[in-house]
Amino acid sequence: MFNALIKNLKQRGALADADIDKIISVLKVRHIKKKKNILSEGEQSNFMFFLNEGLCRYYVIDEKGNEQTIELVAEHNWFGDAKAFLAGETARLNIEALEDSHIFSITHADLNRFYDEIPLFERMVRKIIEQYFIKALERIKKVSRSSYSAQERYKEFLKSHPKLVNRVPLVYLSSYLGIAPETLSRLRQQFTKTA
Amino acid sequence: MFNALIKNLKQRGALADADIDKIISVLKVRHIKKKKNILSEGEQSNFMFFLNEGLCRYYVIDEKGNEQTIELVAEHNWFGDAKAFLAGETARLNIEALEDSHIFSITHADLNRFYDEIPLFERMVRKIIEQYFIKALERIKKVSRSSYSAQERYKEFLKSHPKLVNRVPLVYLSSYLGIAPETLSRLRQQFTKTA
DNA sequence: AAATACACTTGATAAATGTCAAGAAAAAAT
DNA sequence: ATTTTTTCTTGACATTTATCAAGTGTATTT
Repeated sequence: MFNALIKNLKQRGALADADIDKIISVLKVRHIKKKKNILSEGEQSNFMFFLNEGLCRYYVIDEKGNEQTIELVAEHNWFGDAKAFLAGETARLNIEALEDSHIFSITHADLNRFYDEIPLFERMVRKIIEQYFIKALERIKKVSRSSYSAQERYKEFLKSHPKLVNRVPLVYLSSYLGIAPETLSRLRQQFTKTA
Repeated sequence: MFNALIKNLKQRGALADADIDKIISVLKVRHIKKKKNILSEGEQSNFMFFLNEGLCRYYVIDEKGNEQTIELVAEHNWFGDAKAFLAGETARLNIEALEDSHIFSITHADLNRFYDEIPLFERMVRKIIEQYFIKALERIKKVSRSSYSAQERYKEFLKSHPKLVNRVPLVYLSSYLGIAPETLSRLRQQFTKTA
């Protein structure tokens, strides 16, 4: 059940097996049905999640009442409302399963306890955060080029997430790319013609 | 000379004065003239910087040869090409001083040494990275709403960076916001009329 | 299998913003 | 102080993309 996570942890740092067992023992397991929220705005959110299986999206609801998809997360990634988690605030975003999903969660309290008890764990987490930070910076690099056309943004997504393109429903992908669903539909048509 | 940085470090964690001295003793000080690059694409970049005084921007050059401003950094912030720094790669972005600037730099080697020698320092850096990560996520939240109009993006910037609006030249600000300089100019005109 | 709901496509039109070009204002250099 | 350079503004026009509306196709439910 925890194979993917264990592999993930072992790749990232030289934790003792006993420490890994310790960490895994505190995890809560949840199954989320497609279209259900894993986390909703306003909820207390003192945990981070590991997506063992499935696919999900982050979204916020803007002033006009529209859902804006701001992030897509595929299996074997950590996710959650990092800001709410770290600041002890309630969630400012919603996380919805786009496929039936299988997740593990760890609380803030447990995480802090492990920082004290397992120094190598704190180092590992620091490195994990560094990597996620870099990912975020890369995303900014791309999105901030919003002078880029809709086509260029879609192409870029195709290149960097080839496997997600067909898993993420068009409405959410268009929202993620910041374009109208109709526009994305037309772009796709163009592409299949050319290719 | 290091007052701002010392204050910054003390706010972030309970480091011993001796440790702070140790950290400061390895810093290199540089003065950068306005319009000069602090870091250029392709350069080795095994240091991070603390901006003691001044203002700078990150930019990349796209396929069309246009500069795209992707980040703005004001004084008393850490900055650098985090990806290149952490992965030991050469820089993929340029950092230019928009005002005469005054910076300190720390090498990757020194940082890693301090992680081992000063456990509280590693914890502090973890927290700093967490904060910068959250900042990056908030930026994504905003920019990914690029379905938002140019006006809305400018308003948002006004609200979140009121002090920068008049320090950053229009061309760079427009590039940062992902809109044409002419469009930004017209937006400003509208705003001054209304207000 | 039929009915219903949901997701995507297509067309017509409008609105927003980019592009090009020229001129005004401000800043920097002499 | 004058000249030169740089930055910003303004106008006209083209292009992209959003919006609205209707229809088609695909899943899901009964």
